[in-house]
This record gives sequence, C-alpha cells and structure tokens, in this order.
Amino acid sequence: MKCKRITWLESAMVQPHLSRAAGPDVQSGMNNSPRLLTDGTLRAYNCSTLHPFQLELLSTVFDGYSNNIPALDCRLRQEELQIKDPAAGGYWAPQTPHQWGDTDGEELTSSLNLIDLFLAASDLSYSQCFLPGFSFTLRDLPAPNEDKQRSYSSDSTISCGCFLVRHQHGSKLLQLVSSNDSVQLFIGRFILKQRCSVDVSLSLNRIVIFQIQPSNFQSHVLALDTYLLLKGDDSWLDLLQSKVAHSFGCAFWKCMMDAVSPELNSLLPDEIMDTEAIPMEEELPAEHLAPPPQSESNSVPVPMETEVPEIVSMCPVTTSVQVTTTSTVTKYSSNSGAQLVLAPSSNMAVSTTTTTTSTSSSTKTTSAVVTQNLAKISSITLPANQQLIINKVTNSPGADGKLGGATLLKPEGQKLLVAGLSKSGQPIMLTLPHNWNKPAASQGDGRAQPTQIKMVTAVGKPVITVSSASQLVASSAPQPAQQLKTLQITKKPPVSTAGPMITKLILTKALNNKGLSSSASMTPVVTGRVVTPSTPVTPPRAITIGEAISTGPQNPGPNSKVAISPLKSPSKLTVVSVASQSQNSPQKSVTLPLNLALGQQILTVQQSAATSPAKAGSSQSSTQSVKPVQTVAVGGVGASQFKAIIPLTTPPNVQQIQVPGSRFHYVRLVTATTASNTAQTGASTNTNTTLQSAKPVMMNAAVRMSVPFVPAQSVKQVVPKPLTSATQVVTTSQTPQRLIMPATHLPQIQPNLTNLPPGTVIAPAHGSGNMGYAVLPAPYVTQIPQQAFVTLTSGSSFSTASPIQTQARLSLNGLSTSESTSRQRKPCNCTRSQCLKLYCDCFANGEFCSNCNCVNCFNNLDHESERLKAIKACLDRNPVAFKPKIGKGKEGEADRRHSKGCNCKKSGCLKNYCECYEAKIMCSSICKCMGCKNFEESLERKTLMHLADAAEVRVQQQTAAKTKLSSQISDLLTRTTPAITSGGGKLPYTFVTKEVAAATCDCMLEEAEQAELNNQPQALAERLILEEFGRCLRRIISFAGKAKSDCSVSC
DNA sequence: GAGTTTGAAACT
DNA sequence: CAGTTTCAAACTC
Repeated sequence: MKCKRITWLESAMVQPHLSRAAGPDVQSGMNNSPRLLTDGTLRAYNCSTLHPFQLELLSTVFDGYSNNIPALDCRLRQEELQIKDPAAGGYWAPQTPHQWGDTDGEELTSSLNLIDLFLAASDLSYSQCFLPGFSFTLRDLPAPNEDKQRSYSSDSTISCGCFLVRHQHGSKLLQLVSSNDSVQLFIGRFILKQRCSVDVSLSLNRIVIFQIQPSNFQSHVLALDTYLLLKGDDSWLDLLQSKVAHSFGCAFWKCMMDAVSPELNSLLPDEIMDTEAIPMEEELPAEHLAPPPQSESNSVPVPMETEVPEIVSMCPVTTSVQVTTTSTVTKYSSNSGAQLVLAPSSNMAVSTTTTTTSTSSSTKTTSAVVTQNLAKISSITLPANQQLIINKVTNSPGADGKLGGATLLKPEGQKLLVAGLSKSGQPIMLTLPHNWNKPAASQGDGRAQPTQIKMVTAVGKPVITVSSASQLVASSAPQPAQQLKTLQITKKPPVSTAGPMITKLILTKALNNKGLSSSASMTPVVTGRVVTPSTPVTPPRAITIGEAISTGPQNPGPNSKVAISPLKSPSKLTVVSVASQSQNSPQKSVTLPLNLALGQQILTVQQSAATSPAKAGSSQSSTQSVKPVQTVAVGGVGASQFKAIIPLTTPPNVQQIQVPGSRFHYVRLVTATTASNTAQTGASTNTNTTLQSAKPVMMNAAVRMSVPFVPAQSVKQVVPKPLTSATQVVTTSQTPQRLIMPATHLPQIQPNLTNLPPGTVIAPAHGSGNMGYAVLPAPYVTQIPQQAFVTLTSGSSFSTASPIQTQARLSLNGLSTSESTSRQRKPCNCTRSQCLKLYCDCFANGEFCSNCNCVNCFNNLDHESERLKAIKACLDRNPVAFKPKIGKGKEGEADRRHSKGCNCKKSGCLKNYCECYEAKIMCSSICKCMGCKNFEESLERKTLMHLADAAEVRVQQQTAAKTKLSSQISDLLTRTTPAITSGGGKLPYTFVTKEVAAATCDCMLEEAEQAELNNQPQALAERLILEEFGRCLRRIISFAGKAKSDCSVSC
C-alpha cells in the first residue's frame, strides 16, 4: 500500500503557511485570519488508498472548561488539508499536500492508515479523527456535576468520548470513554501549550494520557509519531471491519511509543507505580473509572480477552512495548480489560493504582494466547529506526469478519516501532518468555507474583526480556545481557484488606520536582525552615521542615518505603508509607511556623520509629497555639530518610480516602489553596471568639481563623513565607496590625459571608460589638507576586475614622515592606464608573482611590454606602469578582495562571492588554484567546521577552551611567575644592560656570578648526581636541586651587 | 497629549 | 449563554 505522508511539522512553519495561503487560496469567504494556527503543529498522514472523502479529519481546539466553538477544523479532503476557521466560515486549503513537507515513505507502511494531528494552538488541543460511521462525543469533566457534552457525529454509529478529566500537574489527564463500551478509537497526541505533549493509550473504557517530558518536547515531536490503538469487543470489531477496516484496506494496530533513555529509567525509583494513579482513582468520576477489581474467580468474561483472543494476545505485547519504549512503569491488568495505562516517557514513572488483579481465568486465557504466540515469535527484532509497530496484518479466516484466533501475532505481520529506546540505533529485540503463562497460572490463587519486565541491554543490541510473575525469564536473545535495567515494577498483589494498610499520603501542594532525585524534587515543598535529617545520605536540600523538629533517631524501619514518583507532576507529591504510623510513637507537634497557618504546606516526613517519638518544636515566631499535627511515618528513599510532619490547621485538612478493597489508605492533605472548606471550618470555629472578644483583627493567623470566607490562599499570601523576612514582624507580631476597612455596618452582607471577596475581613467595628463589619475587598492580597499588598493600619483600635488612605503596605510575597511600599499602585483615571465598578482597578483591588485622577469618585469613605452597594452588586454578578485573577498554580508560584483565562483576540496575548501577559504568566488551557503567542515555546514571546530584557538592561545601564557620571562630576567638582570642603564647606561658587564652559568649548572648537585647516586626520583632530580639553581642565583646577588658597588666607 | 486599539466588565 | 456596549487601560503617533 502506497501511502503519502503529509507532514506539517514545525509550529514555526505554520504561520508562514497560513500567511501565504491567505491569499488566492482562500476559499468561500475565508478572510485573512491565520491566527488560529499560529502555533499549531500539525502532522497529517493520508493514505492514498482511502477515498479522498472517506477520511475526514477534524480537529478542534477545545476548551475544557467551556463549550466554546471549536476554533479550528481540519478536514482532509482529496489529500488536501483544509483548515476551517469557524469564525470566518469556509475551508481553506493552505497548500497542496506536496508542499506541506516531506513525503518520505520510510515510515509509511501498509499500516500507516493513520492521521495524526498535532495542534498546539491552545493549551489543550484536542484532535479527533472522523471516520465514516463514527461519531465522537466530547465531554469535559472539570467537575462531575458539570458535565458538558458535545457530540460530533457523522453517522452516529459508534460514539466515543474524550473526557478531559482534569489538569494534573501541568499536564492533562484525559480519559476517553466509549459511550457504549464498544469501541475506543483514539488518535493523536496532545500537545500542550506549555511545552509538553501527552500520549494517549486506551483500553476498554479508559484512556490515560501522560505527559511527555517537556524539555524533550521538540525531539519527541520530531522523532515520534502518535499511535493509534483500536480495541474493542466483537461488536466494535464488526463495525470496524465493516465500516473502517475496509476503508483502510486492513485492520491494523499501530503503536508508536515514546521512550526515555535507559539512563533516565535507571534513575526511576522502584516503587512508583502506586503513586501515580492515586489521583485518577480519586478524581475520575465513578462512572468513568475502570471497573472494580474483579473477583478472584472472575466469571465475567472480558470480551477483549475471551472473545477476541487476538486482542488479548496483543495486550501483553502492547504492555511490553509500553514498558520497553517508555522505560517507565506501566502496570497492566490484562484480565480486567478495563484500563490500559500508558506511561509516556518523560514523566519518569507512571503507575496505576488499579487494584485489579489478574483473575485466574482471564489470566490463563491470556497466558495461553500469549504462549501460543510466543511459540511463534520468541523474539522480535526491531528495525534500526527503533520503532516497534504492532500490526495486525491479516484477519483470521476462521473469524468471520473478525480478527481471528490466537494467531494474531504473526511474525511477518507485526512490526514494533520503538522510538528512541536505543540511541545507538541498534535494533531492539523483544523477547517474551515461553513460560509466560506459568506465572499467570500461579496467579490463579489470587496471589499474583510480581511481574517484572526487564530490559536487558546488550552491548550494541538491546534485548528486552519480559518475565512474568516471580520468574525472571532470562533473555533469549543471543547476546548476553550485560546491563539489566528494570523497567517494569512490581505487579501488585491482589487486594487484600487483611494485609497491612498502606497509607498513601497525597500532598496537593505544589511541588517542583523536576529533578529525578526525590529529595531534590521535594525541596520546593518546604516552606518552613529545614531540619536536616541525621542521615548523611540525604542532601541538605532534602525536605526538612521545621527547625529542629525532630530529635529522635532516624532509624528506618524495615518496611519503610517512600515512593516518590518523579513522574508526578511537580504539583503533587505522593508519599507512600508502607510502615503505618505506630500507635505508640506519639507525635508531639507544637505550633508550626506561621506559614503553616497560612496554608503553606509544610511536610515533615517523620520516620516511624516507635522508640523514638518525635517532637516538634515550636516556632519561636509563631503566635499560634498548638495545632494538630498529623505525622506520617515515611521511610527514606534508599538511605535517605527524613521527617515529615504535616501540620494540620484543622482536621478537615486531611481527607482520608479508603478505597474499598484496597490495602492503601489514602490520606490527602489538602493545601490551603484548595482547602477552602478547611479554612471555613477553622474560621467558623473561631469567628465567634474573635467577634465576641471584639479584638482587633490581627494580621496573623487570627485573621485566617476569624474570617471563614477568606480563602486560605489569600491568607497564605498575607503571611510572609520566610520566617526571617522583615515582614515577619508584622505578620507574627502581637501588635494590632489590622486590615484597614471601612467599618461600615453591613447587615446585607453579613448573612452571605461566603460571598464576600477574598481578603474581606469582617471585624468588630468600633464599639459595635460583633455587629460591626468592615469590608475590604482585597483581592490583591493574593495576587502574587506582583502586587501582593494588604492595606494595613497601625492603629490600635479599629475605627471607621481611621485614615484609611494612610496605608502601610505589607509585603506578601517575600518582598520587604519597603520594597512593597515602593510599588505604588497606579492611580486610576476613571471618569464614568465613579470608581465603583470593576473597571476601576482601585475598586477591583479593594482599595480606596487615593491620589487618583478619577472623576466623580465614589470609591472613598464619603460614599461608603454607595461603595458597599457596588461591592454587593459586583458580588452578585460574580461571587468571585474580588478574587485574585492570578491564582497560584499547581506547581507553585512559577506556575501561576489566570483564574479565568484571557480572551484576547488580536493582541496575541503578547501585549499588556492580555491579563495573562500583563501578569507575566503564560496563557493556560482556560484561556480562550485566539492566536495566542503567550506560551513558553512561542518564539514571538521569547523575542519579546528578550527585547524587554535588553531594553531593561539598557535602561539600567543608562541609569547607572547617568548616576556614575553625575557622581563623577560631583566628585570632580568636589575634588577641585578639596581644601575648601575640608575646611568645613564647599566653595561658595563653582568654577565651571557658563563662561568657563563656553571658553572651554571655544578652545576645543578652535583646536578642531585648526585640525581641519591642516587637513589632519580625524583621529588626530579628536586627540588634539581632547588635549585642549585637558588643558582647560588643568587651568580650571589651577584657578580653583589658587582661589582656595586665597580664600583660606582671607578667611 | 490626543487619538486609537484592546479586552474586561457590564449590559441586553 | 451569546452578542453588544461600555469602560478604562494600553498603545500609537
């Protein structure tokens, strides 16, 4: 089969293509709007055997949070990729296929009936392949209760759904679920705006996408293709055969995997499988989750495995491919058929917490099939291109319209594409043990032995050996194994509730674990002071919190394990503690540093040593009382040990999740960012106390405790993180530093406290007991790091008469108070809004107008009632109107993002019109911008940033030069009168008067004229001029000295 | 500094 | 919810 490949690779090429094509090729009213694909990376394949109109490719830029109209349609018609701009209407054929790029046929095989579409036009680019007779249902699931569904259908024969489950650590976790469980068809790779792409795999009803290492984005894109997996049951196969397969000319399997280097793989921790899937199980909607683990004696046949043996046989192979190519941990549950998790490379580890275990029946079936297959193909030699293609070539004649029999894997018809596994370019051999079934049979009792897949890398010829169960099958490769790298981690034993409960600690606090080292990756988590464990192996940067918290020995328990998955995105850290907390090892933790109360997630992992009760020392700066602290015993990775004490402001901070049938006990520690309930709970408890006592609101933890509706994030920003910060004095001081608020009676707001804007502080008004409230919309409190200020007053009593304009600004982002003070907000210039609408930045920021240029301003104390009404109106329109637009991202401050996302259309998000750009953050998936260039890979953005940096540097240099010059001049003038100044003062006059300067210039000009008359070279002329200038200076100095002496004599 | 552009907010 | 208008800031000249 001759296939033609159409490649549209580089995103940088997209714009020129579109720009060129925006001319005569524009069709049907398509205007010149190339913005939609400005950042797109499009790779399309077309198979010549397809009827031009039989294959239609539709790609949409899908916003997972709203049902926005797809921003882009791509249709492959007559071997032309037509791009449609829905806004403009019509299709546009940018170029003919041969113009699009290389058409090298190396990768084009008979199985390449594939359309890959890469789009990076938005953070989440969604690609769909429309085949005749298929329809797709697109749903996004940011919240289970807000399922939005959109269907694209052609014939409504088969529907698939792509579920955007959630964001996960900067990547996307997607789930493709077939609405009728009959087919899963997925194609393509998701390229995220933030330099990362995700690969997708699927099984019966689950698809999991993992992020590819962002740093290798380019290489991945260029080196790899996406893969298409087609799976299903009989009905799907029938449909595939009848509607799709014939169109393609063959049924096919195509797997093109990503890979990480063996070196990287070797660095992966062993126990990482259990960590990754935790969020999936917890966050995926129940109906979309994989079926629960089937019983040991699973009588329910899995169609894919029992009825479609060829698919069953594919599973192990596929799994092995996954493992070998990605060099990551992939857990595979063949019998469940419910999920297949692919672990693309860069995330370093992928694990599923599926507790589904292989049932005896299904496993046996699978094993039998595999055995049969393995008997035929004990090894597969991969081509030098390092790609492994699993291709079903022929249908079984015995299976009517189905892919038949256990002989699916025919050696001659299967190719495995393993990309990038071996840099040496040597072929990779995949060896499956002949006794693959043995371990499976042994798993019939439900105690599945760990299945390991090890990659044996021979010199110059890597060999992949797959061993199942406890048996480690030696590689059958001819070359002796010289390096052994474990790729597949343990297959989990069956769920046993009787077994030791494993506590999985889920920290949702941002974690920037870019590194492979667990200790290094955990470092960003620490916001408090660091206590270095006694273990020398642990680097000082290891997670250590709380100064001198631990005094006990750090003896690792024998069962102590810490599984920190580097795969996990920086925003999440999962700590698996095998050793449960001993009951007799009491933990005494005293007040955490104030930053704890601020929602900063402080993790102190404490070694669970029953003989060494750990005691947490109190922070000297903290004014808080003892708070409950949950200590989780965690062993160290390898020899490293550390202590983690998670201070829990309130018990609700801990979400205990017990998965039925699972031996894992999940404990989710909710960070302040997301633990609004926690904050509210804690606040509600203390609100009364605060109000009754009528104490002034303090800018410390009491604020948080007394303001239930204040998001923890806001509170967190209030308190400076470093204890040594100068702002500590403010935040931790007992001094009644208080938020300045117009203490207006707000009965209309009081009943609806939860709707108050963040930063709003309700405090007892002066002399009004608990009936007095003051509202201060202070969203900027949480707007870090730009202007994280909170208005303060140093008054000892809270009074409406307080000069609120006397604003002491408290730094909230680590800046010193003086630095913060130096950042004055811009005065507004409102003319029509009376500064009582969000148009006004002052009002939007919860500030009173001060020194503004506004006209008819009502944003002051004189119009407090109007102001409050306006606040209420804004809250009615948008309950989060006063919340900071720039929230803290999941990965920490470095990953801030706009809460709503921008909606830019013309600025490319590279001007300050764009709120994201203005905040110096990247646009994210929730942005609805068009033609966005504000993403990390954007060349325009980089150029702009470089220019800005260069400009800033120039300004700084100029400023420095001016300062220096001024200093030098001043110094020169000073030195000309040293005696006088030393005598107690400067000269009463300056020697460099206008006349002197003019005379000097005349002398220099005269010199220049003389040089010109003499036809002297320019260099010489310049020299003469300078020499003349020097003479003038000497004369000036001489006169100055004479005047000094005269003055000293006369004086 | 006036005029234009831009996108969020407000409005319908 | 989508389209339009209003508004003020950003930008251009």
